[in-house]
Amino acid sequence: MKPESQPTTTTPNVEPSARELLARNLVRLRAERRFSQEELAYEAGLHRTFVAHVERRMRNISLDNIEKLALALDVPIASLLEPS
Amino acid sequence: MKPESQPTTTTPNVEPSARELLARNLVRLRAERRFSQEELAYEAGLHRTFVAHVERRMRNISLDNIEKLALALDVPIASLLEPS
DNA sequence: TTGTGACTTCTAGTCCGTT
DNA sequence: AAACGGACTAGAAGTCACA
Repeated sequence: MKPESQPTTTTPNVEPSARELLARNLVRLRAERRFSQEELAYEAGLHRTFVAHVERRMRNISLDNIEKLALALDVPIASLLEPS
Repeated sequence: MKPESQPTTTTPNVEPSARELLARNLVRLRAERRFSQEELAYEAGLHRTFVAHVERRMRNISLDNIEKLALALDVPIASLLEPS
């Protein structure tokens, strides 16, 4: 059948981009907590549209603001950048 | 009872600040690889003085540049923000 | 409720140095 | 090799109107 070329046996190590990782974790964790973007933004002390931009990978967020999001979601900072 | 007199000074502290974590990991990994600040900066495509500032927690680095440093040091992005 | 483009303000990041 | 400073430019922060 051969559906498509698979990433064969040993190729784990191409990590998605940092923005991608952050975006996915943000969306996932926010959903788990049943927060709207607005609620998360409020908890983090950020603007709603800024969070939306980050979740869409349109913005290059800084470390201080990543930290605010981690605190708002009550997770370690590093976990926001781990592959899910 | 007198619990103990802790240095109540600063950090709200479940975890060191994000800048602190990044700085420590940067210094440690750079030392392990025997890189100078200039060499690391060059590998990451950043400026020497900027890396120095980040290692001293004086600058709020952006995610894209954290990613560049992770690539230069050949570690996962998240590992730069993990407690050592 | 969320996505997006555009805009202004302010700082991240560079580049020239000296200590 | 690293800390530190000044002056500059690129780009993140923050906000808005509207889809």
